[in-house]
Amino acid sequence: MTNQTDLADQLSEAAGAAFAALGLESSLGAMRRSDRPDLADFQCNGAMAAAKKLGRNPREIATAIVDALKASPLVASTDVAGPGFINVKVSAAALSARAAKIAADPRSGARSMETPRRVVIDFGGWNVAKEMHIGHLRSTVIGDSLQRLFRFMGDTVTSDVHLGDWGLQMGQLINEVKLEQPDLPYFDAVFTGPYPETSPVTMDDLGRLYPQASAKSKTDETRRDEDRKATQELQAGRPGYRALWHHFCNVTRVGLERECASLGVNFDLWKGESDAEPYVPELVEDLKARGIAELDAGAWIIRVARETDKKEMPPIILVNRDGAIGYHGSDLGTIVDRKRTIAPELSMYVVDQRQALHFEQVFRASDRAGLLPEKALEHLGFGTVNGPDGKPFKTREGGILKLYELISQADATALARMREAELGADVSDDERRDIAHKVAVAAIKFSDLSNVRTTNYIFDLDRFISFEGKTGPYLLYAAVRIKSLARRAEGEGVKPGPIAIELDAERGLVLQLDALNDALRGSYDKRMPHILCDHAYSLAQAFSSFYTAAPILVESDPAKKASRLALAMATLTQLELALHLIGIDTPERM
RNA sequence: GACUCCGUAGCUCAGCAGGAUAGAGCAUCGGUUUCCUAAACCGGAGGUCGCAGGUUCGAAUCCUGCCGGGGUCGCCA
Repeated sequence: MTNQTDLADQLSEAAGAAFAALGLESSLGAMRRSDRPDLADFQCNGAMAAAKKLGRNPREIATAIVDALKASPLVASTDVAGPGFINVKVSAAALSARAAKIAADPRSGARSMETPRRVVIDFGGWNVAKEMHIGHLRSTVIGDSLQRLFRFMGDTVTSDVHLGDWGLQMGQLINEVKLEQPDLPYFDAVFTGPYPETSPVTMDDLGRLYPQASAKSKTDETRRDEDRKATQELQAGRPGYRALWHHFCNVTRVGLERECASLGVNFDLWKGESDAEPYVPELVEDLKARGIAELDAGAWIIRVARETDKKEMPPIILVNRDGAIGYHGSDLGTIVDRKRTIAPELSMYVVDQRQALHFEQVFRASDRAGLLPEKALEHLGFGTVNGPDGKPFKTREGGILKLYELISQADATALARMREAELGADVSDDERRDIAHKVAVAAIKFSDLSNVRTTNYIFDLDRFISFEGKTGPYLLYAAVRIKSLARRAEGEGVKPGPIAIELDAERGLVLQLDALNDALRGSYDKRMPHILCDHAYSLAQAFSSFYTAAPILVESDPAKKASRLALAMATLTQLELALHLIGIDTPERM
């Protein structure tokens, strides 16, 4: 695979050579997309940086660079502006050449990383017995986008759903079921099996029992002690509890798989906290032996505070005073598991920002214990989804909006919109439903992902499933129009040809196509899908302008027709690529 | 209390490894369809970037303080 250079790279090289010729660092020649598109395509601010260092006049240096750049075939015009900005307009020839390369490349001109890494993405956040709701959307959608992006950039990614299936909530549930159905064999300590194959509880039961159990555990100390005991017994292997726990997990997983299928999200591993269990006893013994784990108030802890800390850094609880493994311990066990089975160079945890402290503790402990180094572990926190009042989102009835309810509302809105526009009259019911679902998922994913990952955001259902403006459906619409165009072109026997850039709208489109690498790198380096969302949106906008300004099939000049068709097809490839990387599927029509 | 994130147009948000006139979308006002999907396009109006200092030739962006909001702070996850 050859990595292409984009226009910014090419210009930076030319400007860098000019700086070097003056005896200055070539890195000063870095060119970037202009902040003033009315004045230039690209700009370089290096002359001002150089002038500051050398105590020279920035305009003087800039003028020398500009004189050198004028000779470059890449450059149509260049000048010095203001205090020493170097502005460049790219030549039509350079744009045409770049467009041809992008058009011919299945990766749409995207580079990949030179040294691929083994990467783990942990989606931790879903819990057994909890149905997916609006709050679970973020880790799913962000994590999925990142796994697609990292794979595309060349890394070897292993994604793990990493269910919360091993903590106190399991003991709470076991006791709650026991209260309702005390005669079940799972609670009989002398029962020798076999246990029933069908679950005594449904997902709806779990959804009802879990909040009840949790509330009791919070207020009633006796009950809480019982829950802890049950948790410890479960973890120690009490057969009845294990059997019942398996039912909880299976029942929950069916529901989660349904939502994942609906959203088009896949995982390599459906592991959970419980899968760390086999690694924990050995780890605990080892840490005790090495003095890293210390006994404190009946619990085994690992101190992770440092002298340089500005804030309090509590120790992690490896084993609590009941002998049970909590969240910290199972996360460390999971790190051991991954180190042995995957040996990741980078592990990313896509989990609510509120758990930042927890991950800092675990990462430090991992480092101290000599498991994976702290710098190879990253917590990618995300903000909470709030309602218009700034508090965690609730439905109008005050309840929590379940994910499948959100999806079906969006599906219905999309179907209604199609009917309104009298679209899809010629397609089957099944296809119409499929299209509506794709539009709905695009709306949901795009509105979530286009927010900056780390900040909280306000969830407004109407805006979330609105199909106008900066939304997923806008992007789909642009792609679908190109697909429709392609079908017509094929019917008329029109073929793409050499690309020649003439109109402003064509220039704008090619410059936008060329910006893909910046967006990919930004999104990848910062682990921020919204950068890619912005690129996809800008691309769709640039295409829409082009599509309005430059007639294609009705154009009489066959060369122009072929050139514009080629440009449109190159746009489709890149748009679908960008959409794919944010987890959005494009329908053939809508 | 400590630490942390946030405060940008009427609303929802970008921009923040300093740079030229602070950008989108929605809402609002006006225009575009005998022609490739109007879920579209073109244009107008709308902001002392929370406040006050500081660093700099230059600050929404960096530093300090203050005000306002969210979050976290050992046996829940």
